[in-house]
Amino acid sequence: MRQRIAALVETALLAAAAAEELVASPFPAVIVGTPVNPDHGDFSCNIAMQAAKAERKAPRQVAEIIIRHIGNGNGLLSTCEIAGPGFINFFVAPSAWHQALLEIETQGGAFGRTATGACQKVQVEFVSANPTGPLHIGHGRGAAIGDTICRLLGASGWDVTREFYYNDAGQQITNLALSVQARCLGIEPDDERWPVDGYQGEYIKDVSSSYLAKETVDSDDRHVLALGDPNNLDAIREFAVAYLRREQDLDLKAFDVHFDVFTLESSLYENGNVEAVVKQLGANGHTYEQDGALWLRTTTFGDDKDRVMRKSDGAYTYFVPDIAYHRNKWERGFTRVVNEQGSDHHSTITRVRAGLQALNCGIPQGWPEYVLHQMVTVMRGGEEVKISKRAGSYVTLRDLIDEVGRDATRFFFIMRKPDSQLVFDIELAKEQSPDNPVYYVQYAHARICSIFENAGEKGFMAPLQPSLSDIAILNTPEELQLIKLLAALPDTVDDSALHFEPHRLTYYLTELACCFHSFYNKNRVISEDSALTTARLYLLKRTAQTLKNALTILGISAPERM
RNA sequence: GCGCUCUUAGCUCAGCUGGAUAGAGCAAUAGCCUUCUAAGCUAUAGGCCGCUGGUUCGAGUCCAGCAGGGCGCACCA
Repeated sequence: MRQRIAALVETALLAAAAAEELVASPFPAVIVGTPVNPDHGDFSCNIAMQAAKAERKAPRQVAEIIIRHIGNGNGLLSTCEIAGPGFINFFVAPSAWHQALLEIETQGGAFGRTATGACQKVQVEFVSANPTGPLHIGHGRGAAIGDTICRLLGASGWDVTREFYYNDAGQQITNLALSVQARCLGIEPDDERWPVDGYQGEYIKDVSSSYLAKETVDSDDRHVLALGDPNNLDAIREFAVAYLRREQDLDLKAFDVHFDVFTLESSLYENGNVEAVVKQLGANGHTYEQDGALWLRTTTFGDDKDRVMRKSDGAYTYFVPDIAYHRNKWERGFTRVVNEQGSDHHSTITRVRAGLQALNCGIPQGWPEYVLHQMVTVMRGGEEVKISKRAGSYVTLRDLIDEVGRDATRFFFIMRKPDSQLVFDIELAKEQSPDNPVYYVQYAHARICSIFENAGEKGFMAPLQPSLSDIAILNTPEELQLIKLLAALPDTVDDSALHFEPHRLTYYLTELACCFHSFYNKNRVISEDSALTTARLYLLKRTAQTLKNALTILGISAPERM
């Protein structure tokens, strides 16, 4: 609806320009807002104030011209008035709202989806955890935010590729293999033979016993048979990586998070991408040798100091394959790429972008885009939770899903802006009370389903494709408010996707649930008045559908009974 | 010390790429179940938007400085 209002303004501006009543062209961007105060209409626009100076007219005078060209907006508006210093306030006609309600039914499960992305390709990389242990709570927030951003982008018309990048060959993985080997040989972490920087978690024992038992492991991107030989470090490495990848896959599946592409850091060495990048950076004159190492002059591109590319021991630092990886993304045709990461890795942003600029291969400066999430603190009964038996030092994603459930975990992880810190209160997430926003929203859906069960027993049902006049009796303030909120879903999806901010949709859902509960308490749906009953049933049918569509975009279920 | 980020009601947080009188939930207080799920609703109260300047018709929102919290600052990833 907001977009339709904006379109009305655009058209009016062009008409006014054609009639030579307004001169400035191009006009400032048309921004349509929703006033807090209902007296200011359903929507408002500040374009007259924005354009006033260039037009050399008073804002209210500009507004008057625009309004004249809008008229009643082809029946969309009941009134349209100038207010305050030059706002244009739009009052949408009730019939237009009723029409919008009918369109929700027509669109069905697709209601809320938009064509904004125009099927353009976008790639989202998230989680990207190395296979050295189970996914922890930080990965969990990354998984929830990244996955929801994918769903939001998909819902607003983008062609999304979900990608997971990991390192299966570096020093970390060697430490992993050595740790598993040590466990195979019965060496404990307090033993002096225990490897330096070894992984001490209990899960390493599981890997070693599975390896010794010659088990087979299948992950989403690997199939490995254990040799069982504790002296074969390469075999252990292969197996350990596959084993932990499978564990991560299982955790992610339990979280309903899926990927289209897995990219291995080692593949970038094997296919020559890393060497090619090093060569190109050198050819472009951005590298130099110093202290036995090869450096990249990232300071040319805004970094606060230059970075080592190749250590004196001959190995590349991690960010070289990172640059190669991102060029690879670019070459795959992703002119839009989003990386979701923990904010503790934010220093890589400047480095990767600098490397890409140094390649001088047509990549724009701000590419790729980043979404960084802040830390998560887990609380239980007012106390911070830190220890997990399995991992030794942190709370795993699996622990959380097992205890509070997938829906609540997902909702809690995304209900705050990514760049604000999150307190995850386990007790609250498990609570079945209105304090818990997940239950509050899901309960609204279940409650409506229950009404329909009751209505069915009394012989009522929501009409299929009623006429405008059938639902025109839905004109109390509560009913209209509910309809307006339903109609706002597509705009909310677009906003959330545009800003990579899933929490906007959780706030929308809470507001919608609140609006419904309020309506429910004030009005009886099933009554003697059969025309009103069926009209209200129709409204609730659309409400349930909208709740479900929005929850689905968040990857959260809409239970029919609670 | 440098970089990024955050600071809004007692608590947890929104505030829609600068808009009209700053919102919600919890906690507090007072109410609402013989009636479609009380896992719900209604009402009251609660504010120097960290501080100081600046930009303009207009600032919680943008800019600068200051204070405080978090995260980074490796020839780790």
